Amino acid sequence: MDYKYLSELLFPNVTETVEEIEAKYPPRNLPEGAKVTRFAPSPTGFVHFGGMYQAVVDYMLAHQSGGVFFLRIEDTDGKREITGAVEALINTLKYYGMDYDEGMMLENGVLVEKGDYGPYKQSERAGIYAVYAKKLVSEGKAYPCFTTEEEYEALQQVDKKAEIKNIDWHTAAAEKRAAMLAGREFTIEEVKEHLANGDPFVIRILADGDPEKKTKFTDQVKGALEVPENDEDFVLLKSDGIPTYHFAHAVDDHLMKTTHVIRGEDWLPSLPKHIQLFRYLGFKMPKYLHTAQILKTDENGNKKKISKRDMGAKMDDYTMLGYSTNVVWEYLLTLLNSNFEEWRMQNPTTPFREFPFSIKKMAVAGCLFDFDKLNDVAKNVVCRMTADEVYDNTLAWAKVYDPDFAKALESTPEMAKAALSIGRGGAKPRKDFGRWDEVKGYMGFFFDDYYKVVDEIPERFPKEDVRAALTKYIGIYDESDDQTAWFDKIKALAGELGYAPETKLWKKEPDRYKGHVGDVSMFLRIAVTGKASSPDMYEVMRILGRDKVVSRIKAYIDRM
RNA sequence: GGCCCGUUGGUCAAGCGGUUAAGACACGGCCCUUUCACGGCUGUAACAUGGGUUCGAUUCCCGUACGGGUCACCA
Repeated sequence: MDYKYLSELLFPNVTETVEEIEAKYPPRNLPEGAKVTRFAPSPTGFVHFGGMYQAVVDYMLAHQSGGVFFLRIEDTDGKREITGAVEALINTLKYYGMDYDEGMMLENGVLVEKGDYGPYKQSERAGIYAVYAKKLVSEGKAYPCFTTEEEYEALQQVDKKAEIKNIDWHTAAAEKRAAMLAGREFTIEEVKEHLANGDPFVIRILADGDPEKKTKFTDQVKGALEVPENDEDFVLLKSDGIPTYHFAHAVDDHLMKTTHVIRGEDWLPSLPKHIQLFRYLGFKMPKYLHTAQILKTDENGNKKKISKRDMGAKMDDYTMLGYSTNVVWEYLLTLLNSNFEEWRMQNPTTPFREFPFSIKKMAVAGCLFDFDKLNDVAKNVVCRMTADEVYDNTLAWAKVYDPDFAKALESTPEMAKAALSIGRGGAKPRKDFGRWDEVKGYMGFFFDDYYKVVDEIPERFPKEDVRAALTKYIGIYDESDDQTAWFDKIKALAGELGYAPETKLWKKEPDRYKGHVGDVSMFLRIAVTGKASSPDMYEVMRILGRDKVVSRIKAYIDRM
């Protein structure tokens, strides 16, 4: 068959040559060892946690090698197009500080492209793919297929979700394969006729592999792999002229000079297709990092790929839940590089972006998403923030998710910040919360609107003792006391009431006392904060100020 | 079902032929402590399984089991 003629029939409007296109994408001028990576999501309307996981690798690898990290939008599926999805995606990346050097960006709310290797949106690259498809057809490596999607589907009526369908799988696969092979047989005349009728067609690769034969492949994270050769005439160009992922991947990453492809290991099964494509096209393959999957436990106790319905699947979930973007980054880093936690302990204040990321330390096996661990990371990250940072973040979160609390925070910012400063900044900072939604529970009592007596003084303490302690305290409270003087007064007060001024004394002779200074402190704590636990009372009272302290105590006494 | 990948405590995970098999999270106990939050100490708990190779296997090879992924004109 005259393949050259066939390619002209199929692509009469394609006049550009591969050489002309290649000339537009010269080698990148980068230092030795620089890595070129890309985040290539399909615009589904949100960024998936697994996507962010990979983006972190893209980011670290490119930036730490003096390379380039670019964003390419893989919008080749018209059916799944969602308006505004690209903008949403870019905004999420921006929010997370996932900075990239090239690709689709947003400037004043308008989509723009930056970089010399674009377009960075696959739907705008149709003309480029056509040139390469035409070349493959002209070389007899690809061919048109006029069998419709529906006809193939009819051959493969298999419920993939069902458990045991082995017979169906065999017969369906066999029938489909036979039909596909039959599709390879055609004459120029038939093609002409279809074309004259305006019949839609796809371009399929003419697979030459033998699946019984394995080829060796080295993945950067998985190591040595054995993959079968590809014998499937998969689709290169869909009937609308838009490429499938496989074809776009080969053409784009070749032209854009990607050196390292980071993608989920669910792509591993289609690696044979990519190997074949790169060979047919004469492209040098990039290095691949197939990352382990993040799993969750389903209701049956089985591990499953985290899906978009699961909490934590969308990056927006973390915002809603009140996690700082830094928290998510650090959690991702702990999953990604097994030595990150160790590094963090040794470098508690170094920005995570300076962590020396290593491909060698990447996990091979999938891991379960663990909210416990996330929360721990969160506490450790948040406790290192300044009070101002905590205030700003909490306020930003509350404005969206707890407007009333936001108003409270804004009403007296100095008090809020002072409250958030307690136990902060030292070598061993308090770790009371890791999420912004926890702040209200921790220090909400500072605001009169949120002050509420929720804990009770145990019945075993006589009411008259409580009343006496509180009343007398009002008389002795002096704002100018330092912490020692302040607590000495409480000790004295305790003694006066028959409570041990030192806990140790009480422990030695519990029968001699009605209680101890800690109990008296508890009376005060519950009266002033409404809760049995709080940060340091001396600090709390100082921040609240005498008037508020006294009025709360008086109100408490009145309610008794 | 075919193919591919994986399997160290409940979770994450060091280990890369000889170790008392790290550490973190979670959980229990103790200490510190006016509560809480820290911090310190400590405890429970693991190499899926059967064969090899080897003087010696958690580590290397093969099988088995289990788990996951994938099998589209979706990515």
